[in-house]
Amino acid sequence: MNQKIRIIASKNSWIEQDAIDQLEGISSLEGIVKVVGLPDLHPGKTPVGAAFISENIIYPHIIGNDIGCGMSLFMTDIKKHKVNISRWIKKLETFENMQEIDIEGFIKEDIPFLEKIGTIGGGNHFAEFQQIEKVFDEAIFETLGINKKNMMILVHSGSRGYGQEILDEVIKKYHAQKGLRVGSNDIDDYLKQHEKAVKWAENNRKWIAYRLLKALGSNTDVQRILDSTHNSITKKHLDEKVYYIHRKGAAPGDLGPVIIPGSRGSLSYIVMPKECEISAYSIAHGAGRKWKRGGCKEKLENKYTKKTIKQTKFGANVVCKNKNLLFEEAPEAYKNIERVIEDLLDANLITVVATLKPVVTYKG
DNA sequence: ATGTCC
Repeated sequence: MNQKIRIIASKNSWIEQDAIDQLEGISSLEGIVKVVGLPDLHPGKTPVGAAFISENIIYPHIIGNDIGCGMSLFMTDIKKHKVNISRWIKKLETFENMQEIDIEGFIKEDIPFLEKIGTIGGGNHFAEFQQIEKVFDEAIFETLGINKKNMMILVHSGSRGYGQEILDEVIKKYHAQKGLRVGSNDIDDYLKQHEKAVKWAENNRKWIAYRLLKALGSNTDVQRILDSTHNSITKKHLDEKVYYIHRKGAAPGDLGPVIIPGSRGSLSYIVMPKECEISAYSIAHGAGRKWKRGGCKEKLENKYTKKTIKQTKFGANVVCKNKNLLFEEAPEAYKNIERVIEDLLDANLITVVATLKPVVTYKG
């Protein structure tokens, strides 16, 4: 493996050779100076669970269509002991479409893909009601402003069709697979669009939480506790030079606390990253897929009934109308989040602040 | 990942 590449994972973490080959491919692109595979690394169109540092050039295709995808953790004002879970599940199951939930007082001018605002999307995107399970670092936890008695909502979503449109355009216009060079109009144009998609996605995560709460007939005032983007390109100034960090399924390691979820059958971890060069200033964004989407249903359909596939560890439930997706996103299809967290701890990249357990997972 | 592809 070439000198630019570093994979942060213990021998116990199973990493597919395909993903390593993909890292090699990207390491040979012009201007790429460092490639990091995080413990949740797995193959995709481009490798997922990875960070890439470049100089004088950026590659939009590395981060792909879902520009700005990330995680937001919100605190509701709902006390967890007051929640009637089965009533919530019924309510979430009964509306046909999230979009039938109105967004009141929403300023609708000048927003691209307005019809997609407040929608989750497919794939691994979700919104999950959670509660604090355990606090490991009281001092850092204090600074987050979380009341442990309150129900939390974790939202994982991105820029929907907007990021896709931006990627399609930049590839058509500038043949962007060859990269966009610093000093050209191309790069400025793309980064401006990219920034808008990052903001759109961040904003959208709040509207998803709003819609869910409104669907449940609860107070829609939420407090954003955490937000991190795991698909983006950001400038980094180091030694008086400008570098670009491409994160594809990698959370920032230099912007404060981050939430790392596992599958719907596992805990989520609030961690405090330690800013460091060895990981390209990045940390894992989740558990990472273990199985390809195709074949999940065949592997699991004999193990579960229509009812039990929706039940998960910790007594939680998933609400998901898409049957294939229910299997594709099953806990078995994901790597072990505890292993990922262990690997980040072993590499001295994080401090664990707290864990959250799932209560209800809602899929778009 | 995508009102995607089969």
